[in-house]
Amino acid sequence: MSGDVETAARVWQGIRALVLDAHDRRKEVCEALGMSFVRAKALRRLLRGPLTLRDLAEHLATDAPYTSVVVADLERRGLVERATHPEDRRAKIVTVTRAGAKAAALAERILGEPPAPLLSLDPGDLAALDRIVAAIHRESEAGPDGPPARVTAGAGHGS
Amino acid sequence: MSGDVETAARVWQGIRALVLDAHDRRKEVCEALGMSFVRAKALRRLLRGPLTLRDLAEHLATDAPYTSVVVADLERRGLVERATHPEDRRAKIVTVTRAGAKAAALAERILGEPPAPLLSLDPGDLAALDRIVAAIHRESEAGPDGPPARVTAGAGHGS
DNA sequence: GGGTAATGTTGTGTTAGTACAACTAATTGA
DNA sequence: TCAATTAGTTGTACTAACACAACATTACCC
Repeated sequence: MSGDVETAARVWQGIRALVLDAHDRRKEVCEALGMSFVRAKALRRLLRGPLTLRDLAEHLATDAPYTSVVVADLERRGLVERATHPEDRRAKIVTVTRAGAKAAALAERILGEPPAPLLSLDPGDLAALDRIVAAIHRESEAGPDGPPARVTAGAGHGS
Repeated sequence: MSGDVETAARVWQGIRALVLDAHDRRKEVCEALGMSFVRAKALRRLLRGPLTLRDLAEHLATDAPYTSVVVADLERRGLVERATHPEDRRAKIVTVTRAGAKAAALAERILGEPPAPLLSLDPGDLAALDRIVAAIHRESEAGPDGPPARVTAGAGHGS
């Protein structure tokens, strides 16, 4: 049903090495923003739109209490704001402030800066890579063997 | 000299998402080995061959004291052994034991398991990916604009 | 309305990850 | 041989990253 496993493994390892060993910019981000990585991650996520604390927690793969601490810290720095959810006063909606958006954008810029070898790649190869990576993500969504398995149920929190 | 920057950025982001968001297995590894991730990382590195503490520290991007702690812990678990370097009795050479190799291999297996979308990729695309990723790594080594800049010197502590 | 569940918040505690200083042991070069 | 250097070890300290329990609010269902 597809290419061989060995090749896939080699590719995967190569990709992982690229992201994790050769061009890991996480430390750089923490230094630039003056905050721990989870905080930066939260901020970056919020750049895409406000979230309730609960959803943010899920995205960060932690529990609510810790998320609360993280958000409180970000709020103290003036990077996010907490507002009561209009339809459920138990919930809070966390939004980035102007300053927060700026910080998050900086983080994105640092993390998103493609590594040199990618930039100097042969244009044809780059285009192929672009197409293939997109295809992989598409497959991810569509589900390869076990289909969708959408979590969408009540409060969808898609990738 | 190459493809356009925008495409490179998109590709990079796609790749990062793949490794960091969709298929991050680090937690899984920690649980499987019952140890923190640095320890697992050290173990995996040692699987490729013994290192002095100093070199291991450099690879882990930490200082000697912390590396010493990590190695001590691994030794306590019977996963590595410390032996005096035959040509420099100040130095210690750290080697994985049989059990350590087994644990490291397990970690490799977990981390190396290619994600489903890669496995079900079109064979042609997979082959192309294989070739391109290899090319990127080759470029990394050869250096794109600024060449090697080998750290090899005396006490360099690259990265 | 009252019990139950969900959302946050606070507080408490643990582990990991690091840095730094101080110390020992071995090496090297003058 | 003695001073300076280098590898590793130990101990101290601090921050980050969580987990968990306890609590206050608010919502929801009978």
